[in-house]
Amino acid sequence: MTRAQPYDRETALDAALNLFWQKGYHATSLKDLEAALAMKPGSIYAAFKSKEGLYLSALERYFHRNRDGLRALAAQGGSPLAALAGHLRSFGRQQAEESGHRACMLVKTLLDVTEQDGAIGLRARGYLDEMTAEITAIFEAARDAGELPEGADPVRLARKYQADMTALRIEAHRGGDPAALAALADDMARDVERLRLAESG
Amino acid sequence: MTRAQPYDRETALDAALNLFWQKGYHATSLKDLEAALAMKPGSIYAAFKSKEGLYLSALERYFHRNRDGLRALAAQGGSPLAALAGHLRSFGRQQAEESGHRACMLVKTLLDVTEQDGAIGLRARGYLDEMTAEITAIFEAARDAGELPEGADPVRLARKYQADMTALRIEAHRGGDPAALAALADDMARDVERLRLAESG
DNA sequence: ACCAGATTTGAGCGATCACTCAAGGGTGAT
DNA sequence: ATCACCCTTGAGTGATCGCTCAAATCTGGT
Repeated sequence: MTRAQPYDRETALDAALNLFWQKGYHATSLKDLEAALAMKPGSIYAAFKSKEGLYLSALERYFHRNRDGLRALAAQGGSPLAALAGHLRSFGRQQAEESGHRACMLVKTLLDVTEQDGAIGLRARGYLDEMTAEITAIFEAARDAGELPEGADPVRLARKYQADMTALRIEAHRGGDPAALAALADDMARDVERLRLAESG
Repeated sequence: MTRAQPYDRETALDAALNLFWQKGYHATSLKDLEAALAMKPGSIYAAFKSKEGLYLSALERYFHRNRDGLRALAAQGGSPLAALAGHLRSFGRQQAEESGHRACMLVKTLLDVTEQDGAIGLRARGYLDEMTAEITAIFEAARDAGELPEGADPVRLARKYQADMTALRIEAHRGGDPAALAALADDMARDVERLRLAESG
């Protein structure tokens, strides 16, 4: 057998993700990463190939975490629309906790990298598209459950929902009054709930 | 009199703004700026003090441009709500033109810089707050014109509007189907128009 | 024609960047 | 105990970073 690795890949990736999330790709230096991962440059390059490779691996981890969270939301049974609205509200409320007021890592990545050069921007766009698809699936479930009016377009609704979530997280990043953030989340959640109300009109 | 300056300050600032907007603060090097501004490092530092100073000057220019645009929107007479809704729709439509699909520079700046260190992040937050105030003023005009229901809160409405605009511009940056972007803008514009409809209900 | 003074110039500063690789060291098989 | 193997180590690579400053250049006043 090979020698056991003195570092834990998942722990290292989490540390890298946190650092990249805070400082962005360009502003994070290898020195920073060496300290955060407790790894020497040689080890980092052996494990992740390059700074870009490390970023991509961290981003993948972030994406899977978020996608799984969304799937859990969809799988919890009950009304899909209520689940989506509740997700917005709970995000709006959780701002007071920890250091968590940070924008979506995928959006941050999208804005951070140049045009569509490099693999990072393309990957972020791809993940965002996958997230759109996940949300679309939930709206389709809502439609199948009879929660949506006749002409509703799940893809269009998903894009609106994703836009709201993006804006909410940016507002959280911006800081400011927690009550105002909760109010914003409530406004957005109401938009989702109104879809069901419109059904009976 | 002093010698005429071979470079034009506004032209240089526009060039710097474009470059920073495309590449972000950290990814833009002095070499890039020298080429874009057609200025040597010494001149740049004489005129703008530092890379950070240049960024702040360019950001100020961006802010003033956007704020003035918003004020022109408010001053064009007619229904404030209709003006706000139209502004969203026209932004959603203009995506096909030029290389313009870029996120809001203030938001990009906010996500690009670390925590609240440095003057840049603070300045971006300040400008965003000023934009919120401008939008609030328009909603107050709408209220005074009798376009809003009794209990409507102009500040809260402004935050929602700003969040929508932010999300719309990020969606434009993301690229994708122009029709989908227009549809998203239309959804958001409808939210604004619904405020007036609610008045009669 | 000439000077005083402001501005531009661009080579080059130390620091830091992402990254490499020969040497060192711990592990499991024998 | 010894070896082969692979991983880790960290000083060091050339390139580029943001930035400086003495010298060159141009201007308007006389």
